[in-house]
Amino acid sequence: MALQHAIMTALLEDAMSGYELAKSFDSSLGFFWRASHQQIYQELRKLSDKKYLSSETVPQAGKPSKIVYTLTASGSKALEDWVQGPSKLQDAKDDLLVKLYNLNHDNVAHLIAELEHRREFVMGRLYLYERIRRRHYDDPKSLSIRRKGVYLALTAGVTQGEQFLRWCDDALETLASVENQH
Amino acid sequence: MALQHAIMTALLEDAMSGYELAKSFDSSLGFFWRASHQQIYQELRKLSDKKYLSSETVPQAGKPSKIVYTLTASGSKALEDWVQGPSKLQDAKDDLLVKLYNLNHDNVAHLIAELEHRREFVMGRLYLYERIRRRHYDDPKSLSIRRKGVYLALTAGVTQGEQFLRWCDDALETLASVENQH
DNA sequence: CGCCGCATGTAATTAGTTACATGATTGT
DNA sequence: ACAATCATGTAACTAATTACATGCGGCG
Repeated sequence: MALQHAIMTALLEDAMSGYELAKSFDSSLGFFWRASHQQIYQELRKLSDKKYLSSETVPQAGKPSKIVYTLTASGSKALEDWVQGPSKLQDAKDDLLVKLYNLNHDNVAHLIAELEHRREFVMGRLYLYERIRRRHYDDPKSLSIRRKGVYLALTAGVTQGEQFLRWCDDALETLASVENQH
Repeated sequence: MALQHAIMTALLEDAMSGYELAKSFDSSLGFFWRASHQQIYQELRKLSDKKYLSSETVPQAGKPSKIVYTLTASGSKALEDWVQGPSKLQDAKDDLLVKLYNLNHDNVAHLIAELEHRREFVMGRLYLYERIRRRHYDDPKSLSIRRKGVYLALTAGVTQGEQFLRWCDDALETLASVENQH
């Protein structure tokens, strides 16, 4: 149900099509809520049924037409009600950390490779987000209140990523020494 | 499906009942994979059906009997296969950060309260994990290989929590100044 | 001609949440 | 008597994933 609110949140700033939403989830909001295009299209239909979104088909030159969704007044109200309501605990679900509980001589090498892979991914995302932050949120004090919120969230993501990299380097060192001992 | 592997991971060290597993998820492994008792009982049944776990009813003095589950050889094999396989991306789903995207004058106060609540929660968990780490993982170098993995995961959780607290204090300061401006 | 990016979806399945349900024992 | 902790589950529902499915336009 929260994906619906995440979608409406993304539409606060700009009206978008499902495809654009999916891409936007891969960059900005996706730091905090990942979603596949399939699920986005389904939730988009449900939100339209509830009249929280209105849609309009926009023809494009040289590209297929797209269906652009806009937040309605009642959608806006529902979103604000959700914001003012209680939050659930962040659900921690991380394969890789659970796998570390299973560390042994047979799987060290594999876990090292997986950590390195994750490190790459986090680095890439960090780079992307730092760029966004620099470009659009360079002077935090002059931002509108809403953008100050976005800035804070982005900062959370960035510092989280940086902290992961520090931990990761440490962990890789430990794992390397374990591997060398056999 | 990964909950099944998380359950088997928890049973690597000790045979446990569903109730004990649920409690253990609330403390150690739950940093990285949260689960309700209802779901645990369901997955326990599925794992038993697949013969990945064997169960034994253990009567207790002054308490109801419990059903203790033990990892079987084929369960152990399935677990190791999972560890050696590819991991999925960590799924980021955080209500609170999404809500921050909606920051405005009407909801600052509420978001401040929610952040403070989350801060309390993280502090409590941090305290708990620091204690576990100090008690059982005081000298990382002398640990068995498996416990070194657990130690690394625990460290990831702890530093992640510490990083959250730093960010949170920062964010609360920003939000307070926004609130005072009206 | 085949692949990639744009654009939209449905169907089937699995995972996870919420609500409901029971019953024993210990402490106040 | 009542609440709390221990202990185990079922049923109904919602959310999320995986697999499948289609079609246009541009580029090499």
